[in-house]
Amino acid sequence: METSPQAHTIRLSGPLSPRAGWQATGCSMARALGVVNSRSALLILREAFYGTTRFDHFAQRTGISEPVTAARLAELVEEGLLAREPYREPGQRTRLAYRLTDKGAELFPVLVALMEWGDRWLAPDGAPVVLTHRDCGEPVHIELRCAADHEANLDELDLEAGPGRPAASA
Amino acid sequence: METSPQAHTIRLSGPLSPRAGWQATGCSMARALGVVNSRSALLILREAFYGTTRFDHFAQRTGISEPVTAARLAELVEEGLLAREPYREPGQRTRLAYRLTDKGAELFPVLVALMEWGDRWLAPDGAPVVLTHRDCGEPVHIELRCAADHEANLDELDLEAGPGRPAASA
DNA sequence: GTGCTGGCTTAGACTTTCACAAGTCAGCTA
DNA sequence: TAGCTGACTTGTGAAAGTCTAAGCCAGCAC
Repeated sequence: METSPQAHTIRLSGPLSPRAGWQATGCSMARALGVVNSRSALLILREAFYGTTRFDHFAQRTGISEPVTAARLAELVEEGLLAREPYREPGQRTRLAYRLTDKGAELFPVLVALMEWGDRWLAPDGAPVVLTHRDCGEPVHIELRCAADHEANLDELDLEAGPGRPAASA
Repeated sequence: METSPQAHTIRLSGPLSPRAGWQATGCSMARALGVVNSRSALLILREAFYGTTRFDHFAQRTGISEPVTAARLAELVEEGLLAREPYREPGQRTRLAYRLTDKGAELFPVLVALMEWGDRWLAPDGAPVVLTHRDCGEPVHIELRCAADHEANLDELDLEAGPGRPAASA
């Protein structure tokens, strides 16, 4: 019946309880996966955060083949995560750079969360690279916080209906 | 040459600068993507956080077909993200429940980060569901913080070599 | 002009991910 | 013993993601 609270789950409250009573149509996570569902897309975004802007560097540094790199860059531009920007170095012809837009840059927490999990569970020798806070030099990690600035653990969370919840999903 | 600092990138420091000088072999994010690279895996994990434990509920609530659900559940068990647990309700035969392990549960920030990004950029009517902190009722969001407890923005971050960095990657 | 280089595109093949439809199997109920 | 149900499995086929290898094109250098 799944009515008793369980470890590692969030509590469903209000119209969302019980889980059997609604469909997760329009789930934002599912939508986000529609945009960045492939390994290649996330690796290209990683490189963009590392400052890479050129086609062949993306391909080389991610280890992704050129056709896939081209297709992925085009998709990411079309979805507004990257923007093409012409530039010209002296003595060179005009070229296109790919830069993160605000929309793309805000995916950073997703990448950091994946990296952190990989560091913890898949990197027996420790993290290959670490993020630090420039001002204080301390390592950076990802956290759940509420608007009242409390750190929030998984077992302290409720899931509630939001403003965008489809009305028909009884 | 990519030597000047740019918007929406992190600063590479020490042996990691310039980017051209090293390979991202063993990247924890890439490793994590090796475990949860598919849409179906993440949707199944979402349901597990919502308290779902039974095969047919996973299939119904994620909208994933039964063959794929079966394959994905088996993979997630093999990778140690879910654990099978026999249970028996009165008058029923013994069945298997799927529950999140610690390893699986620690992927929660990844899902929340994806959800938050989807809410912001792909949900014009607002978030369909919201996470709140049970004690205070305030909405919960994901944040980057350093060990000294400062909130850290993308442009305040350095990327440094970590203990698990492969020595040969000059 | 001829060649070189960066930034792609095309062709062909293989693998993975998915859906739909149907079949299997164990054990409880009647 | 005959059916029902939950939990899968099998078969088929389409779509997506990936690779290697090769080709194309624009514009500077010569």
